[in-house]
Amino acid sequence: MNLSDYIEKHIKQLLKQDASSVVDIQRNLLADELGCAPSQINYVLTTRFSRDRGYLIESRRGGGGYIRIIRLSTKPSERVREMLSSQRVTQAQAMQRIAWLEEYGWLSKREAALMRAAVDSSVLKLGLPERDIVRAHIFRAMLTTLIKLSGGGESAL
Amino acid sequence: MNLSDYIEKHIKQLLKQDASSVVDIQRNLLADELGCAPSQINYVLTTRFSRDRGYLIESRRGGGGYIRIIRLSTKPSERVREMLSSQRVTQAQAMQRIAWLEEYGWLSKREAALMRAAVDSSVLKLGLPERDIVRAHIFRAMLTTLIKLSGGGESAL
DNA sequence: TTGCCTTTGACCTACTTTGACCTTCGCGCC
DNA sequence: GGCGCGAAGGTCAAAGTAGGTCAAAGGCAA
Repeated sequence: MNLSDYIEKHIKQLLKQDASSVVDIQRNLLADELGCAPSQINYVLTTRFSRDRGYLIESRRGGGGYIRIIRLSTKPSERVREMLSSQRVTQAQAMQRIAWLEEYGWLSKREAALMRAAVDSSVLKLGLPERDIVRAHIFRAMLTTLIKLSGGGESAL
Repeated sequence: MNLSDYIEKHIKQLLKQDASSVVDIQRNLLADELGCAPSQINYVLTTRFSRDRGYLIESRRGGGGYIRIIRLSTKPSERVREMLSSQRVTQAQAMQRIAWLEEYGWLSKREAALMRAAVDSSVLKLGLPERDIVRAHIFRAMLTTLIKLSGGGESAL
């Protein structure tokens, strides 16, 4: 077993010990403990604890910094995973997706309206293809947030 | 938790104890109590008790000097108008504004999280000053949307 | 051999903490 | 009243802490 696999196992162990499926680690400390380069932790996090594997990562720099690993109780549905992977999103696509999310009860009316506002072309005053790329980023970030917030629940987004 | 977070908590505690939402502190005394450099108090005040978060700071030097922390009461319309007029918005400003809106009950936790996601610098992968301009557009669009939706209600945002 | 995954290290960005030096104010003394 | 001193608070830059990124090098299997 290579280092990355070992680190993965270690983190999963920590997650198992925690009832809330949230674990905070200190990157340099952990790297030291496991005898690897700090950036290796990032590598493991991006390859093994990605969004579409059902994990979310948050972090903070500076004094008192940390990396927080959150395990979602359910993996996102096929449709959502598809949405998460788009590199570009047109205005029309975004509107369809928001409508879908709203229809299935993942978004309240207000939340849907907020999302529409954030990805509207008249708001994102940028040229193409930049606009569709930024829209994709915004949409993904918002969707990820929804997933995280409903992560405590059971029914899969 | 780092020192700054602790000081923030401490001050909020003091504010909670005071019905009028005003607290006077003595910088050196507090610094001594909390075991930190006096200027650290200023750091916390500027980063956590800014105007964008709904606080006002007054102070006086010399003998009998003090720092007064005032939590602004709900008089949203004016501040919201102010927010709507910004041509540029930094990440820090946006976060503070969202915190304020949430604290005063204009945003649910989910809505606040969605807004944060949409204006995050790591999401808006653009250079400056473009990033702050786009953020201002997005923020304004979302806020405008909220206002429209609560337009039917009574307590106007 | 070639391509993919892993590992490392140099350099970057963000947030915090501290200390040296500055300004303002009240007070007592002439 | 003017002066000077000590008591506060203000500012700012430097140092400290911690995580992020990226490209190059390494290793292994098809």
